Amino acid sequence: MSTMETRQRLPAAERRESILAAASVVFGERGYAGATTDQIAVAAGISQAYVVRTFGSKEALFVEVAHRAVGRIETAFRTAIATDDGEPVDKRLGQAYLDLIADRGILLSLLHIFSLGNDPAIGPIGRDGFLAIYRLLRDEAGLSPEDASHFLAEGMLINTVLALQLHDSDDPDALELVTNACGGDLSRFRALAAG
Amino acid sequence: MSTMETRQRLPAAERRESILAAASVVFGERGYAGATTDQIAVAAGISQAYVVRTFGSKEALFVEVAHRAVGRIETAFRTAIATDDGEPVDKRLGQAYLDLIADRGILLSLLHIFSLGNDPAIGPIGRDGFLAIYRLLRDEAGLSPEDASHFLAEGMLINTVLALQLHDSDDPDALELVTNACGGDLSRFRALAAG
DNA sequence: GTCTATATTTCGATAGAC
DNA sequence: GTCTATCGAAATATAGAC
Repeated sequence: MSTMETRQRLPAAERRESILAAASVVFGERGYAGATTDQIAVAAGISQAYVVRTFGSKEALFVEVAHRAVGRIETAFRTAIATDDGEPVDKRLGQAYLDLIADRGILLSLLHIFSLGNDPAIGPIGRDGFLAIYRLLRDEAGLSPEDASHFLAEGMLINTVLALQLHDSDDPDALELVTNACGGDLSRFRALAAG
Repeated sequence: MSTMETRQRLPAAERRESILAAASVVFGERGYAGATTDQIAVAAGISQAYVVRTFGSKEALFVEVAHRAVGRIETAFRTAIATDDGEPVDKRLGQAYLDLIADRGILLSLLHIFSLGNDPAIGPIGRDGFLAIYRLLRDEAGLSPEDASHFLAEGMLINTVLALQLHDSDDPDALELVTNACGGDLSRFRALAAG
């Protein structure tokens, strides 16, 4: 008998999705260069060779992950704009953003994209994506340039304190800072950090 | 005759500094995992083996670079607080920050540190450094927790747009965003991007 | 203080079977 | 659709000469 359980045979589209999900987590934790295709393969429950074969190269896989992450923000914001529950737009947008980056893979992948602005393959994705989101805030949500900029600034601080895992610190100053940055309800992030 | 020019023999302390300066640039451009000790060696004008020998390991070198980057912010802020020229503190602090991260190596090294919060060696440096800066703003500069948080948020947006090199874009929306994020004088950043 | 040479490890990618 | 096996290319670190 084989010591390895029988693998599940999936349609190509589904397999792609499962690899992308695993890759988002691993790229997030380690960064683009620091992550290995083998770590992604283990996380996805398949062989290293199959990861590479499915996307052609590690870089192509990261590019896809990056596009997805940016796309998810755009989708979340458009939904928040369309769903008028009486709250002001910026409140709704902020809530939508917090909900989205409670997914640590997305949060960290975004940070890595931002810090690779010089990379010929990844830089343009970050620039185009960030600008698209800025325009969305200004033109679709109707924020003034100043308010859009202010909203983005708050978002970048949220990214930083969560990436640093300050929401997991027992330092009272850390709690004060994270509360001011993210608003009162931190439970969703604490819960995630435990897992 | 040798094709290689005679290397300059430097005191250990000076050589350390020159390696740290080169490492800040290379780590910034490529990230911790993406940078190689050989690239740093070339930038510093010495051999790869000597880089490793001087700091013991690539990780130890990055840890040193990270500590320096955080330390430079603290020093710049303390100087700005002490140097009262009639401008309000937050104005002086903002100006000091812009002056500092016109050094792209520092800027990008900081971003990489933030995005490696999970790393056992680098995570604590980022957390401790960020908290130290928060306390400095609140306790030494006298900002309220809300103002300190707001100041940090603006800083994180500045980091992002500069890392993405949006200050180098010819898109009018990019210009609008960068101007709102960084204030009017963008010339210092444009000049750097050309070099 | 600094180099050359190299041992060792690791990783991305390819080939080919099933 | 997925795996095993393996090649070849870096990259870190060490050894030892000068």
